Amino acid sequence: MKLITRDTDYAIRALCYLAASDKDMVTASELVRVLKIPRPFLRKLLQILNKKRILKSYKGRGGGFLLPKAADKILLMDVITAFQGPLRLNECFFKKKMCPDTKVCVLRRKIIAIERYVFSQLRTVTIAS
Amino acid sequence: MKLITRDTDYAIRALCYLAASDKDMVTASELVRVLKIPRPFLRKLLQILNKKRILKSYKGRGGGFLLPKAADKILLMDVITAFQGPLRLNECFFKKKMCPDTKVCVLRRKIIAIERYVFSQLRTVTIAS
DNA sequence: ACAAATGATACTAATGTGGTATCTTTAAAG
DNA sequence: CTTTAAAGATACCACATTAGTATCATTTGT
Repeated sequence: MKLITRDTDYAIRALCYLAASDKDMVTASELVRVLKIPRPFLRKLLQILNKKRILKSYKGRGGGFLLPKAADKILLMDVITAFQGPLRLNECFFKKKMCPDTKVCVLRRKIIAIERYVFSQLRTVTIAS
Repeated sequence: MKLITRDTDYAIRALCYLAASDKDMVTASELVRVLKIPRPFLRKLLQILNKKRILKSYKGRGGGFLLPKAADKILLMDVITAFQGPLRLNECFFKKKMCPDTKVCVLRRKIIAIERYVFSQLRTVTIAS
C-alpha cells in the first residue's frame, strides 16, 4: 500500500524545482520539460496547488508559477493532504459498541498516539530538503 | 485517505471476538451474527487469515475458527500487511536522479525514520486490547 | 448418507487513481 | 487592438483497487 500517491510525488518534485530555480517565475512548460510529467496532468496538479495556496500562479503571457513563501515553510504534510485528503488510520474499530468505558479503548488510544506522532513528524519535513 | 481498509477492520473485529470468546471454536455463522458483516465477505477474510496462519480453521461439522496463539502475540501489523500488503511511504521521490550524494537525501532519511517508528509502534499493538 | 462446517474460485459493482481533451480567461508584446 | 503565450475550468476516460457476491467442492461428525 502506498502512503504517498503519484499526485503528491509529482507535486513535491515540482515544488522542489520551483524552490531550486533562480528565476522566480517558472512556466508549466518548463516543468513538463525537466520533470517529464505528462503536461495536462501536471497542469491539473499545479492548479490544485494554486487553489490550496501552496504555490501562486500568474496568468497571461510571461506568467507561470512561483512559491509564495520560503521553501522551509512549505510542509510535506500540506502537500499530502492537498491531494490525498486528511489521512486517518481509522475510525473506531468497534463504533463505540464493544468499547469498555473503563479502559476507554486502549487500542484506540495507542493508534491515536501513533497517528499524532506521524503527523508531528511529517510537519517537520519541508520542501527545503 | 484511509490507512486501514475495511478488510483489516473487519478482520480485527473478528479476531477480537475470537480472543474474547470462552468457547475456543467459533463458526463463521456466529461471527456473521454478532459482527453483522456480510457473510461471503467475512468468509473470504477468514480464509485469508487462515492462509496467513493468523488463525486456524477446522473443516467439517463442528468445525470453525480459533486463535492459534495468545491474543497478545498477534500483531496488528501482521493483520494490516495480510490485507494491505507491506505499506511503504514511497520510493525515492527523485528516483536517484537529483539526489545529491553528499547529503544522501535528507528527505528520504527522514521519511524512512518516520516509517520505522510507525512500524515499531504498530508492532506493539496486539489483539489483546 | 446427510448435514454442517470451511476451501477454492470466479464474478460484479463501486470507488479511486492516473491521465486526456477542450474550451475559456488573462495579460504582455507588437 | 489583435495576436499569442501563458494559466483556469471542466468534463471525460482507462485502469486498478476495494468491497462484496455467488457457486461449487471438500471435509467431518452424527
